[in-house]
Amino acid sequence: MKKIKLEDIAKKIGVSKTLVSMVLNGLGDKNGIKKETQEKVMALCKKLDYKPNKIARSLRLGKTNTIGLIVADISNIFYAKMARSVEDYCNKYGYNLIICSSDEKDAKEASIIKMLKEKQVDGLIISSTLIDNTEIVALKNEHFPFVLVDRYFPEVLNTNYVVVDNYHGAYSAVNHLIKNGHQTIAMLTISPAHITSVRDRNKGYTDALLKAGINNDHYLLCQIPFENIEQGVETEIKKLLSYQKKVTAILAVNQNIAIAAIKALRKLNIEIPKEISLISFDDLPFFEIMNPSITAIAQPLDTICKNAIEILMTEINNKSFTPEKSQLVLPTELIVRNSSGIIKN
Amino acid sequence: MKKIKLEDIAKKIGVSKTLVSMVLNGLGDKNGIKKETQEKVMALCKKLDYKPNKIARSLRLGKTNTIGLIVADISNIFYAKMARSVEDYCNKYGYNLIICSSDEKDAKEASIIKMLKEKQVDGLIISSTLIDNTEIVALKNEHFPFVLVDRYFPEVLNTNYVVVDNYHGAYSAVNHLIKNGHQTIAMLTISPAHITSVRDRNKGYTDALLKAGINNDHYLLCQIPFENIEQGVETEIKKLLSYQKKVTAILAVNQNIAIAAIKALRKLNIEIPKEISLISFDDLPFFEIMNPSITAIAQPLDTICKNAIEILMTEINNKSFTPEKSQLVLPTELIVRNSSGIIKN
DNA sequence: ATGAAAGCGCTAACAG
DNA sequence: CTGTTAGCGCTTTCAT
Repeated sequence: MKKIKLEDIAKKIGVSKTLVSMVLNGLGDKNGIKKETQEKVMALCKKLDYKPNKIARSLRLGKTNTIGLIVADISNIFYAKMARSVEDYCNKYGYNLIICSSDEKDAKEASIIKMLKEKQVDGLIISSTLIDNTEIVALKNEHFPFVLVDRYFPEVLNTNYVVVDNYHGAYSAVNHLIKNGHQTIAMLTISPAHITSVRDRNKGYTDALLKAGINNDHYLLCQIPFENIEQGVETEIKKLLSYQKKVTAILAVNQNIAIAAIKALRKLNIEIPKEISLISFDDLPFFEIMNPSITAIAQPLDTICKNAIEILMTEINNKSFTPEKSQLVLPTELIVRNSSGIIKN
Repeated sequence: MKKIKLEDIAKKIGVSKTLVSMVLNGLGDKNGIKKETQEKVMALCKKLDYKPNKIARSLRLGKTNTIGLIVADISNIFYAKMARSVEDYCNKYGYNLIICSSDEKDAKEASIIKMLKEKQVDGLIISSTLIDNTEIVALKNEHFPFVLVDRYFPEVLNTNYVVVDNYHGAYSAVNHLIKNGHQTIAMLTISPAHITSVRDRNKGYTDALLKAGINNDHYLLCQIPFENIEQGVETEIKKLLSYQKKVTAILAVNQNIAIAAIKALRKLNIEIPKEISLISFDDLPFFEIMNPSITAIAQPLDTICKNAIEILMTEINNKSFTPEKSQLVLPTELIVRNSSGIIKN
């Protein structure tokens, strides 16, 4: 039972491949093919359950109707949700998704980009981990359609990107803490900090403190190595406990850090928010049902993806090179829950 | 700056496409091509950053080195983790992954399978939602390589599958509750219940009760419609509260139900485990850090995926049809935490 | 109203 | 040691 192809069904009816192809692609009427012939073709295709070989079609057309999504780790809820959203919007345009995890590794990401190009994907959505922007610059120079999400490259001018306002997200969270009476606020952040989202969040944190006239001490911007978050967070929190002033609040740079912080604090028997307040950048369904529920900075993930795909589709379909790129910065939302308490003076 | 192809580099050196192709595929030595020529080829390819067109290669070879993964919803942590694991094992064998979410919809899953076949994927990993097994039977009859995971079709004989022992997972969880003194135990399950994993978990629950001589009342196997879990769980829990006997424990058929239950119980101001105990089928990182931490039945997700891919790869590479299929049933593990309390008589 | 033929970029059998 | 040629399954121009 070998695979049936265009030629087979053409022969059986006694017409040409051309005709069958036209009919199947809805070009029957346009090319003035008899209704009767068209029906015969359709009927036989259905009867034989003919499945066109899209690889052959792709080769001929130079188009795969597939796009690649590159994220740090698809098992991370944030990226899983992103993937789902991207999947749905892609489907809407008749595209499929190849998903790849870079593990925040430069070399891996670079080789993924290369491989996806070889697979002839029509476009790329990238949450890039790259320090070295060569690959991105290369994509740009080749006019390869791509959109950066979540993270972008300020130094590479004129690329499409859709990100959130990380700076103001962190800024407003810290402000919220200050308004609640907190004076000694730590931030648990990630290193290396070349990723724009992390850098902007860090800056939002320090600026909010400066603006409020709070003496900003570098000790309180704690860098956790990416490779060992759990252990790193615990160590940093222990250090914070012996700080000269009592640390009353923590801002976690992302959900992973927040989760590790909750774990560590529980282990050390420190109560949230009684002894210390906590805010997480990135919201999670669980934060709502935890006890206490966790205050978080939420990103409009669906809107990010919707925009990213729309931009990508325009690029893909505008065969003519468009020099103007879309650069979207969306607002975040501070969702106040029970983990960020009020300090009475 | 148009794309460079095999012919271009062949011409520039003054050799044939064949030779270049051989060299690039590591067949240079085998075909006795001069070291010198080989080096020249390699050097030019590198210099021009030549990227072979894998679509052309796929068409020629009848092999895409791509497999499809079909799950209910990739944004669900369980499937996200599965996807990651599958991605890693695929990569190891030089394959890529197209991920599709079926939304537990029969028609959507059927059309995904059809589309992936048209895309010429080399194999399929399916966590199927199908009631109607026609598509699965069709795959089987065509000898299309596929492995069912998480859920299988007992009525379709001789297919590859890798699942867990859902029956004993639920059975042992209920037993644990009974040992802890619980007598009136409810199960929050999902409907429709044609999915094997759900059906087996339900059976494990009822059998454990019967075995313990506990009067099993159908009222306590609560069916939550898949489309509206949050609302459904709340309604069912309210019903349970007015049951003739005091319900002291709940088994949730999966993490989504467990999360909804935690939410509902909190809303109703019912304390876990003081007033009611809770066990979740499927474990989550969050369950460990919640307060109280949640007892759960964990699945060996990585082992499932590892086996599934290995089986799939054997099928794909054994061009000769293998009539013997692999059917793996892996054990679950009950992780006792604080949400399942002891009742004193 | 329909068909012949070329060609997308690659690989492999066969020839020299 | 290397090249010629055919062909994977499809679409499309051009002919009739």
